[in-house]
Amino acid sequence: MNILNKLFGRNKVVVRMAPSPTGPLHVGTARTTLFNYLYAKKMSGKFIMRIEDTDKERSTKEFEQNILDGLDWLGLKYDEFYRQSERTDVYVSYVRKMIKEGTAYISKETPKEPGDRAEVVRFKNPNKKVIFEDLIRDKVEFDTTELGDFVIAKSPEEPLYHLAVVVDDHEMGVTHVIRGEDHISNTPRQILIQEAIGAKRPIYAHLPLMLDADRQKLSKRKHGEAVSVDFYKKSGILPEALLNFLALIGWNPGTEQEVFTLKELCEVFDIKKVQKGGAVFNEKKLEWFNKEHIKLLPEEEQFKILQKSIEHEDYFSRAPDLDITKINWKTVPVAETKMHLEKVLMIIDDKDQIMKYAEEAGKGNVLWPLRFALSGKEKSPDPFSLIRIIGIDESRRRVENAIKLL
RNA sequence: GGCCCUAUCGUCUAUCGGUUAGGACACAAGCUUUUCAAGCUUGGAAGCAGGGUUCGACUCCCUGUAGGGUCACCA
Repeated sequence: MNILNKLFGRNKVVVRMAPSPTGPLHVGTARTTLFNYLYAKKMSGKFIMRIEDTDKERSTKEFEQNILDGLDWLGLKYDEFYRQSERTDVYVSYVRKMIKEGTAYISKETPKEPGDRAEVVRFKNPNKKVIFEDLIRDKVEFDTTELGDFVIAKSPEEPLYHLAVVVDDHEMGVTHVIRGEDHISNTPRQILIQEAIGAKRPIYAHLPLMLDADRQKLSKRKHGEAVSVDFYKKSGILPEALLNFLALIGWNPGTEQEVFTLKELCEVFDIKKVQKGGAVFNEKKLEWFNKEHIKLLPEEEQFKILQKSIEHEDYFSRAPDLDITKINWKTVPVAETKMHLEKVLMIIDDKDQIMKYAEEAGKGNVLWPLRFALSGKEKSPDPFSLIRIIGIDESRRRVENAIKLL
């Protein structure tokens, strides 16, 4: 029975992500997309991308592209793609049908704001209790009476969010709606519309929200750039690190493993383990995930990242943190350190020779002052990476300078 | 304010009635003759409050409190 259903695709999980292109890709949108993606992969289901651009005033092609590019950068691939602005005919037919059947009606209005219509399409609210099962929160109950006859279309040709969502989810065979908790109060409305058009109710899962340090919803208004995926991309965060971080905020596998690749996440993901309460977005932890993921990269890739980050923060233009003469070499006299640097200066363009010399003279005695002479920092990348990044000439100049100071 | 959701270290979390309440990030201290923005060791740090239920509650129930979300002719 179950196998038959699977064979005919009737039991197949279908999820969807429905971003609205009214701004650049938000980290919250990225996280919701990730959870949908993980659930689809885990269940061998289908993942639909649907651009919700019914609001012509606020939606732009640029934002749509930004969202799609960001998701592509993260490696979150979808199986099907739709754009609501291209599906108006479908919605119109449903609105007409609803009006005809009496589940919706054209209502005369007194416009309250500029742009308001004198006539809109309202849903005929049956005023009942709606109880739905949520994968994350169990039973949720609403009395829809207080919703009134809400507006579902500005006119039969201009559908609004709730109508479009329900029609699309129905027509596209969406089985699971995984979205942010901010949509939880939209759910009863949408269930009412489903019942009016005879659509099957999908299974809901409302994800906890990501909060800022003040425990407020992460908003663009308050945090600007820092809520966009682009911001982290520009800051040198690896896509896999962002994904890993986003997955582990509000969810965990129940084991003590924290570092995961996307592929690994797909395997261990369990929506039942998603947290109920909102969680604070912790940049420090993101940076830690980034470090962990950098370690997983081939050496050459790691070097490129190092190089980029050093150039990015203008590392060498800042004053040295420490004076080389202030280093306490404990057992190594200054004169000896000076001698090591002078020796290294002659072979500075030959890593193997420096290594050979360092091994003879004691790695720490040679490499530590060399690294310090090059960076001027108490903590820095290793000397060979530094030489590669700043070049032989600049390295020579820095070592000469250090010798002079000693 | 109405409705809805939530409640373990500063933060992310484990625990599914019996634990010295575990881990990670961050922080502090220490170690390291050392390719150190690293690593290692150690440390401080938590069950919102009050009632039940129970031999026994962080865990189940109720109330309170706190926080959040949402209340468009946006999505």
